[in-house]
Amino acid sequence: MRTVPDSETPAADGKRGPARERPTMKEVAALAGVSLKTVSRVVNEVPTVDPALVTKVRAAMDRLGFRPNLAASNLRRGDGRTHTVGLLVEDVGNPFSAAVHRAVEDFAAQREVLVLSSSLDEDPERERRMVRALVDRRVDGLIIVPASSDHRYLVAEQEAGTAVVFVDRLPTPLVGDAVVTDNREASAQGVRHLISAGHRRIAYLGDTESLPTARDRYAGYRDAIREAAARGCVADPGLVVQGLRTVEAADAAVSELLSGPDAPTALFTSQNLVTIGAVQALHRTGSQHRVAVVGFDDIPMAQVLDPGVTVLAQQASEIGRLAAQLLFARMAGDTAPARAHVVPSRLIQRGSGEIPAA
Amino acid sequence: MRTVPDSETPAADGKRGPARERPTMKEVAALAGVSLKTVSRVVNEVPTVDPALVTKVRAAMDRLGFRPNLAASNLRRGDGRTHTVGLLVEDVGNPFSAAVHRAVEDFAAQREVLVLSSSLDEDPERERRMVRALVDRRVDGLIIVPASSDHRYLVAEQEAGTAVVFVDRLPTPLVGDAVVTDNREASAQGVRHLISAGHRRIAYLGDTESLPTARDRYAGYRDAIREAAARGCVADPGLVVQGLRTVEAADAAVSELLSGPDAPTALFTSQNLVTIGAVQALHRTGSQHRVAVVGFDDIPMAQVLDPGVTVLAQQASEIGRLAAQLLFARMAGDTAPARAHVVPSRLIQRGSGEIPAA
DNA sequence: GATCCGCCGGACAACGTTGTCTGTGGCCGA
DNA sequence: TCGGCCACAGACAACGTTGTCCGGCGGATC
Repeated sequence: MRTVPDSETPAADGKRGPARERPTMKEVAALAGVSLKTVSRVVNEVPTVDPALVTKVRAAMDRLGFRPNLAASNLRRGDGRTHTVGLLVEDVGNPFSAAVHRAVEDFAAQREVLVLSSSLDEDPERERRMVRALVDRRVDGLIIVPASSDHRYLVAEQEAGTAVVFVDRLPTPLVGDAVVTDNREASAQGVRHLISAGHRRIAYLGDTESLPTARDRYAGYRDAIREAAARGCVADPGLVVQGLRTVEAADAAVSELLSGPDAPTALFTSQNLVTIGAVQALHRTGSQHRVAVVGFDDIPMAQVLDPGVTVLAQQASEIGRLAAQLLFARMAGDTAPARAHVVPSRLIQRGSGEIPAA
Repeated sequence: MRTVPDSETPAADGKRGPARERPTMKEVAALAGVSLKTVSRVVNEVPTVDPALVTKVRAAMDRLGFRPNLAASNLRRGDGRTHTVGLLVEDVGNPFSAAVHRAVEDFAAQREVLVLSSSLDEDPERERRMVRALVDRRVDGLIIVPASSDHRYLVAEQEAGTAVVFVDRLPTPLVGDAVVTDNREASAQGVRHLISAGHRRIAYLGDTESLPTARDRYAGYRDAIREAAARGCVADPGLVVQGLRTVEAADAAVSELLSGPDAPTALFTSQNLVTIGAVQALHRTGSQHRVAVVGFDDIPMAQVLDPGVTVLAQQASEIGRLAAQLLFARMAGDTAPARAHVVPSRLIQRGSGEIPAA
């Protein structure tokens, strides 16, 4: 296809292969006129090498474009550290995952460690496949937002020396450190916020009940409602809609709730897509200044909307940072018993949650 | 050193070490009572192995939790493929990067390839450092959203067999395939859209002029204004504000423009943060239904706002997918001359860009 | 029953690198 | 001047895996 350039330098390799191979220490040694081992010493910055030789070797390395093969190095070295960790999230494209990703990356990068990431799309089978792929590459550690519901298969990996930390959901059984949001308590806090603004008919709009986090958030809602029963808060099943997974579904659910006879005066939404759908429905029906909303999860543009959207913001960066910190501690040999770490969410008041009851 | 466990499982290893080491093929072979090579054949699914032995070997692998060491395998194998590619973006946490990331990951995952990603934060030095880190890990290919302005240092890597594809910005000089947005043409299209709604005084709110993409977008703005000069479009320098990098700066700039004497009747914003700031300023001053806006880059919640925000949406997923496709073609040996591929942006009309001139 | 062929398992070397050990040269002190 | 010691280079093996080669065994055919 591409004829051999008969001009200058790499003319001799008349092979049609797309590229010559990477130079090895052997070639560097030959060019520099030293032994292979000396090159190794230069690469590893052993201080006892003759400075003149160091210069010669460095020059040879630059000329050949030599870069050490980390894999071969790890293989030979005792510790077998690849300086790479794995990160399995729901979807690297979604804001929560991306924020966690960034925080993990920052923590790792400071330690010269790179991150191999992958999306699971809530597929348990994919979780196992990706764990295998990462283990095959001998990552030093693994941060997982679980998609599966049985993590015993990871015990073997941990025993084999791969540290594992879970994020956002607890592993079952608890086979490793976990970093989670205070779903139940934060939800209760959000609902109490609405109650303190005078609301008594507060709707709950939630995700699929099969998700543990969704269950916890619903539990928090009920906690707060129950606490305020004496003050007239009603636990009306007609105010609870679950199984919402899209903006459209949430929009429709809110529209229906508001047009009904005993409409709620406030909404608590359990998740960002649901919040967006609810806000959209309120704006479309012109009731955004009349019906209060508090959402779980921050949403983009929340402060630009009118009114601003009051939310319980998960601290995704802090969650990622803490997960990385725990992971690196394990990798460094920490053998303390595994435990769950709870990162509190923050209530951000922007207006929609402070609308008083009529 | 470590005596043969005289009982069954690994109960004998009463060592306090954090973990025993990973089993190797040798240990699997010993447990299964076959040769090391036979285990290798089973792992590689060579068809000529006695089924009875396959079963025995598989059982031994499961019992020990054996997983092949891909690094060692690559080392020995001729091709030296790590089945890993590198992705360097501006920030894995921002929506554009995250969408590109996801698209690349999807393309790679179908081919059993994992993605090592890292954020560059527009730091040229960091770009070089991360490229080195990825090369040291012998990634098969590299997708880069450039932060530096001289990419000749990558030629050596390409010659050494690492495929490279650039995204969002052209490398200088053009040392590899690139996938870019049609910044200039799309901007012109957006401004023409405003002109066709009757606007003649159209402001340009842009990012730092040092960014090539920002320059192209500004050029597109000027193209469209110049075309319409006969129709009375003014190229007023007072309508151009550049160097905006944050929501706050854009908000302030818009507020000032609108309060001036010859205020624009429409805004063209060159980037999502700027668009958000502009929208925020319009809403705060109550002019969102009077002043038209077209923004480059989609913004979240654009359809929830009133009016919806008209934008030129970059097709980040398509850009990522195409970049991955080109990369894998190069990795498979494609030696066609490098060229730039332009992915068109889409004009999404949501209301703010269709407000007629007063 | 003998020969040949084919099929499958095992020994060996090598991928690129580094730890260990040995060997050599130079320098300093007595 | 000589001995000893230290500083540094080089040979060798090994990390975990796989390609190559060879040898042995079983079955089939005459």
